[in-house]
Amino acid sequence: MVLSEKNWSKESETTIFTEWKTTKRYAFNPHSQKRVYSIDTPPPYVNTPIHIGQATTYVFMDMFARFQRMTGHEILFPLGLDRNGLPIEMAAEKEFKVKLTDTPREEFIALCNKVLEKSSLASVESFLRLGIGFNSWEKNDEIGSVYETDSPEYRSLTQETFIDLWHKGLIYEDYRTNNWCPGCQTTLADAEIDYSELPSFFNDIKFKVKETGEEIIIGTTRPELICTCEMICYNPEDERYKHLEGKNAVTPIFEKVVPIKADPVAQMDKGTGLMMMCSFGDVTDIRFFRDNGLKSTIAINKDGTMNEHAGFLKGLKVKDAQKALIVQLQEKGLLVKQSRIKHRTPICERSKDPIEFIGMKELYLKQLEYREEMLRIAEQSHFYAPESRKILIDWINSIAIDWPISRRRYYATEIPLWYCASCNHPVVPKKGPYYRPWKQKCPIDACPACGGKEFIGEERVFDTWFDSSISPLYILKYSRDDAFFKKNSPCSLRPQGKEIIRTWLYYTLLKDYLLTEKCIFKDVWINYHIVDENGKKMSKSAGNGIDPQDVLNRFGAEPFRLWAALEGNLERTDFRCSMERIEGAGKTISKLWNVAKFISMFPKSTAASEKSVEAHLTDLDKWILNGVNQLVIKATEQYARYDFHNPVVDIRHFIWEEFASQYIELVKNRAYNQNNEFTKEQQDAAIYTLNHVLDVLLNIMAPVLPLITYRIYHELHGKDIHFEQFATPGTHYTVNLTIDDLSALNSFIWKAKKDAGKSLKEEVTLLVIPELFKPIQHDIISAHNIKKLEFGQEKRIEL
RNA sequence: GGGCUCGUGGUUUAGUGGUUAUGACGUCUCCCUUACACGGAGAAGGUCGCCAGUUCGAAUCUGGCCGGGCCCACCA
Repeated sequence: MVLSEKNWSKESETTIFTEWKTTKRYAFNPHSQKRVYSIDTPPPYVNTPIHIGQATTYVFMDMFARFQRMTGHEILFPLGLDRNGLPIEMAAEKEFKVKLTDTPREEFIALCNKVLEKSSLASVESFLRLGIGFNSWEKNDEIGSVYETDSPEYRSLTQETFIDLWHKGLIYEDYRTNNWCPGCQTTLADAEIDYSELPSFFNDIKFKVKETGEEIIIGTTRPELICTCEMICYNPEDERYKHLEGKNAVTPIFEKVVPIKADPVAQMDKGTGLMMMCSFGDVTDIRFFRDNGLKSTIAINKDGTMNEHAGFLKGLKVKDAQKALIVQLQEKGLLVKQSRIKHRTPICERSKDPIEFIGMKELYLKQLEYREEMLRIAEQSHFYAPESRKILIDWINSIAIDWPISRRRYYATEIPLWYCASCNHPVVPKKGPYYRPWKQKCPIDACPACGGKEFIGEERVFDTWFDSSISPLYILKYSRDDAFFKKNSPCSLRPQGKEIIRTWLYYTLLKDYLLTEKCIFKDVWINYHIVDENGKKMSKSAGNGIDPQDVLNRFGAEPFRLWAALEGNLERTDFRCSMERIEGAGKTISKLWNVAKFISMFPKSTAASEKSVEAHLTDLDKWILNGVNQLVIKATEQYARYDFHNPVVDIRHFIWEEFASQYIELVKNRAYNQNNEFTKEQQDAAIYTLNHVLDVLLNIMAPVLPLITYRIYHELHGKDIHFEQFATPGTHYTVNLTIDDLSALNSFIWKAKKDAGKSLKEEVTLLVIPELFKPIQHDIISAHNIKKLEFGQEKRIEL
């Protein structure tokens, strides 16, 4: 049957992905006997359309899924949608011009729900149009269906994991200095902090030595924190200050007496070499204060203003307090010098506000004491690329505090805790339901500690990563279908960006290890980024973003998918996204269609089977069959390692340069056999070879180009190529011909005709070629219209 | 400051010790030859970031430097 359409176009794609969706083609079959291959997809946020980077990585995941299906696996490939957390809350604040801190909780959650309702399903539609074969496009209870991270089902599992960890004694509450974002009004984990070079002032300030009255100069960027200064340090090697050992200093303005000590924490070449130790600090300051038995003073309130410890600065915002103090110092002649510097400042990864360090009670999940285990777990997953593992290992080694998991926000999973009203004893409910303690009565009747009947519900919620880190457990039905979880754990693949290794990957490995004592992922595929044509990060502000919908509208999915495979190795480098290059990939799609259309004129059914045909295969046929075998071998090996780039580059080259330009050109006349120049057997051999090579090409390209290969294969064979077995290499023949021999010969003849100003179909009076070509002389004579052919050392042509 | 990574014709990419460096996109010339003008034939274009070393021989190994990216860090 000849292919029905003249051209393949992007419009051809629509009927195919629509059919897949309506017939639930890729639904997960829980009764399948096949081994399950599961992909823990990264849920995109629903309130913004998907980014070109997500489009690309999901295309890769789809290639992985389709390849694994063809190698005999049942595929678990669900779509998750992230609806928890700050992005939703920030969208609500922006859209309804409210502040979380000024809005009643119930009301604020209602606004978040409005944002979520309005959030278009643009991202889901993009995935559909990209040809992604998710198990399902519907939300329901079936395995592999679409899930939302704010659903009662998901949130209850999050809470359940908390309850388990609580009972294992891994969760505790502590009053500590915390990373606090004044903008988001919440505590942050170290993993949520970015750093930015912000302009600030370096102030050289006079302190006095109590015993001698000597003036010493200390440099600082945070003068407003002098009120919390508990110690002055200098480096033990620093000759300039050795005489200060054992003495005390008097802080300016606040007149507090603090000890002076030698400590390697102070670097000689930094500032004046003297350093004031204040309890504003980060993790290391906490450690320093603890090691030196110092009492830390918190001088900054949650709202970013100074408190009573700051004396006359009380009530001022940090920035204003800083200015006010500087004015005071200047008036008293205590400010020696002020210089403008760029200071690396910790900022909130989401709101970009500078982080303050303030004290409050938070819940922590123990992780410090599991660092060795986590390093071991990190070795148990296979990383693609292997180098990416180091990012995880470095992070594990750098962890300095336990994971603060509580947040003071609203649209997130509630922490399932109540506190006894009379003795404050914390009460954890039973696993199972979805709890909302801030608006719900405690399900426990009496306090186990004091028998009290009144409880106060916990108001805090979980860090988003506490939710996100259970995604593989959720999709594998952890605690919902134990037999299924046991059989299909670990999850086959975690695909994700390298920038969230320290968050999503680490927290998932940690939490799932603490819960199950196992490594949850067999493979981890880490991807780099899609950047703009100039290698710059795409961003809204720079206006250099590329919308996947634009790409789909202009070219359709297949050129984009082929581009993704051809562009490079996303495990190792960023891709520069260029419309021109995506368009270029479209040429190969057309070429494949045209090759298929040509071959479809010679249906295999009229030719004999491989066995009967084998005796009549010419060296030319054997050469191309060998070529396609090589592709099968390489694709089988490399696809399994998540490398589509190298095989697909070879396949494209093969299609254009070997199959279309050399083989088809030479064999065309034999396939037509219009003047019966060839025997029926010789013709059948050509038709068999053409069809076989096409079938194999379609098969090995099916994961990459699911739509066009599906269409061609369905028209030719009436079957779904995606449920066929992945190709296996056929017979290897011994042939002396190489691609170079053939293209050199063809070029030689074509060029001779061209140089003589003659048409390519013009006849050749005499052609002398090496003996090597003797086995395929018949095809050569016919293809080039040769009147007389001779064999000799030197190639020669007469027209 | 440390770590990782990258630096190959206009753009992009492969190659990780061996004769004239791979392919793609783009460019130029000619050609509508019955699968394809999203095509065909031909051509131009690279001192493989810089410097030194190892070697008979380096884009490929070693060291240093320069530049880009990412990550980390107790620069107060």
